[in-house]
Amino acid sequence: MSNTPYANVPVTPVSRPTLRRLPLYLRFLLDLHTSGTARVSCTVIANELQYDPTQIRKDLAVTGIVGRPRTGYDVVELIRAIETFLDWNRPHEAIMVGLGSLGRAILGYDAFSAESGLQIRAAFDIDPEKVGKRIRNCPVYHVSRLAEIIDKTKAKIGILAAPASVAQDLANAMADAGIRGIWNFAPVRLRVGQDTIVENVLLKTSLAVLTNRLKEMLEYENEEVGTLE
Amino acid sequence: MSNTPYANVPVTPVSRPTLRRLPLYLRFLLDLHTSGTARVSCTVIANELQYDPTQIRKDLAVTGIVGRPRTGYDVVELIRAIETFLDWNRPHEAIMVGLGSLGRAILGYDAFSAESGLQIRAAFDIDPEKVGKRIRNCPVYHVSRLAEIIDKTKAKIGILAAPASVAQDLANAMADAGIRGIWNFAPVRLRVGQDTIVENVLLKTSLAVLTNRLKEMLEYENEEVGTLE
DNA sequence: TAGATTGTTAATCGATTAACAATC
DNA sequence: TAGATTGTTAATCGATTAACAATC
Repeated sequence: MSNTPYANVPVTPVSRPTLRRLPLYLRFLLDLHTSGTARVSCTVIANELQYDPTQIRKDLAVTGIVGRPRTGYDVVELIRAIETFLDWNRPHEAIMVGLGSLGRAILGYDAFSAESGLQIRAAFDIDPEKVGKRIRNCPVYHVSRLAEIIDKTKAKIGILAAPASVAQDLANAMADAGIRGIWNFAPVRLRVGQDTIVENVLLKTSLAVLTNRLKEMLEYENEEVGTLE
Repeated sequence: MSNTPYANVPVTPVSRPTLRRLPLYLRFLLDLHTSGTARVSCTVIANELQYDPTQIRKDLAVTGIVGRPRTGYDVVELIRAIETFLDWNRPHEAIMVGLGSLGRAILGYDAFSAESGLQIRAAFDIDPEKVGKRIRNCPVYHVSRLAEIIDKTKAKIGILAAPASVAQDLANAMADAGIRGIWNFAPVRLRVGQDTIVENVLLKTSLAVLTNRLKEMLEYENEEVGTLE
């Protein structure tokens, strides 16, 4: 039922790299708009963000925007096209599971709601110190009430910032209760059904790239110094 | 001087995808070790993490580990190999710039120091409410003292969690003061010199993937329902 | 008109997956 | 020995970059 080859809907989703670049374009375009610029070409965006102009043209094409040779794209139109494509121009009811330091930070990071429409309506934890309170103006419930509250809030997005050891169980519970998209901050690959989407934010993984590259660079420099002596 | 083709050092760095997977393997291996398992094969890791076994073999090879046909790899040896390769078995002096909600969260997220050796020695902001205090046991200085304190702490890693509008200037100041690796949480592509490494954590970018895919999925379901009527 | 820029097709590049000999 | 698994080379896949006709 879910993957018929006959559907008149794009079978191949837009590539992750493209989706990841769109918010960067959007930010630059918003800055341009603020500074009163009405039109913009791929060359200008490419120079600013250090990408290939062709790539930007292809990325923008997925939003359905049409540009004009010689003058480029209308900035306002382009902003609207990207926001619509990302579904950032309407509220997204969401819940948050796990209120460690990371969870609380996400809860307090206003930019998500302001720019992407993310509305975190409820948070969950097992710590009796937290349950029943409001943290950053968001009510905190015991995890046992997950299904009930998800149903009540009609949330479709669940943010998972619980310890790795319980992440899979919580993901199952969230999916059972009607969550369709999980924004996962736990360092675990979640196993979910076909009708649930998982997007991982792996902070340690990013740190790994930094520390390894830094090590390589510093080792290389030391070897060079050694060679020169 | 910095990129001679004659250097006996790998010219091509290990690919980002590989580096990003290594921490996931590491976490699973640590769990295995805790549960008393001595040896592991790529097949087992692949099943657990839902990757291709060949990919895991190639990824592990970059660490220099050697396995044995039929029995696989020694778990302890493999853990040590990955940690050494990522440079996670020694302390990394670091500083933190920007103490908004995101900055404070990173400061309070113990897992980085415990598992990767990240040691945040000082934090910087411009808010007089914060400067001079200690936040999460870390002294907070005014940004004007960046060079002085970086010099004193010998920090090589700088975490950038300041607003986008000032991120580039702060990155320049960090690089000038001796920071070689910038872990960037600001939604901006930083321009840095050849001897500085930037690793970006783009949270909004990740949210974009989730909201777009979710929209596509829900639209698709609605169309199907429509078709069935 | 002349020339910059779009939209699109073709070529390249890099990463993943498949195939298979070597080996414990 | 027999068979599972490693290490490595070849094939495939997907994303980026180059080339170029269409167009405002």
